[in-house]
Amino acid sequence: MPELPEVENLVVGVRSAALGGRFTGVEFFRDDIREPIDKKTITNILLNQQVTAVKRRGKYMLIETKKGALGIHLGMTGRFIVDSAKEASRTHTHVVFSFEREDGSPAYFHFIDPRRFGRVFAATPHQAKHFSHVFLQDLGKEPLSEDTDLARHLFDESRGRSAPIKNFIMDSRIVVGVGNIYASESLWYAKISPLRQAKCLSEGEMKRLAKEIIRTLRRAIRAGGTTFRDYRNSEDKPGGFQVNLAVYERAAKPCAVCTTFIEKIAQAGRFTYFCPFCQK
DNA sequence: CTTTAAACCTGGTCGC
DNA sequence: TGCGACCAGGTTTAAA
Repeated sequence: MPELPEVENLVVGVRSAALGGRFTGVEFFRDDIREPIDKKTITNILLNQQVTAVKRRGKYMLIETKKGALGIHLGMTGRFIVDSAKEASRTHTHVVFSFEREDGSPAYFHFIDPRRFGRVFAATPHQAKHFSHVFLQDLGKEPLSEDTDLARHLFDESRGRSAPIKNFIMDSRIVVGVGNIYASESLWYAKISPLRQAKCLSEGEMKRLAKEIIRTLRRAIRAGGTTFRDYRNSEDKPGGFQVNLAVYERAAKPCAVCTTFIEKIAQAGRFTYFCPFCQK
């Protein structure tokens, strides 16, 4: 699935298409995704309503009207595509939103998700404003927000935590948006071993890590996100960041800094890639 | 409380 | 070509 940069990219695309326009119809093809889709409430919130905002919180996208918000999470394989045609006739299209742009031209938003780990849900205006919906209420800090002192936050929250630092930065209750790719990437740039216990990192090391998380996410956003397999932006195009990956899916290939072979290990059921020489 | 493992689901790839 | 094993960008739940 998309991590923060991919969702940010998607949100920008959807915002430019949807802001100021209005929903003219919603068609559901199946509702048995991760959580059953509340068709009635979603239709009520969207139908004939103008879009007032398109926002991101962690890996969630919120499309707001004055009656509430449509929440979208792409899970591992989800796509949300803005199309000028209604009929995409894909096997895994679960919802199609018909739309009239601000300039009056038609558009169709397709929610597609083969594995059905994604989410499509309704939020009240209050929940959307305060990110207090049950799916959003326990989310941690936004790493790229100006209000976030990420180094301070990570250091404070990590005291007493014996979990590996890699899993710690992937914990969305601590910090949102860092998934399996960018966790490995950020740790390589910060020259910190993914195996270290979170509580053992010094303030200086955490500062370095926070800086590299922010840099890695920003670079990925600029490149349009990373596509390994499934991710597509709102125009159904893959992202361009994979050419820049330092360690992810580079097992047994040389480290760009020291030429030591990149190692691949399992941590909490996910693979981690790192340089055993550079990362201490 | 923390940490791990399994579960949810489909499809692509790799080895035989 | 076919088949089974294993893997996948996430999150939650149950279990230890």
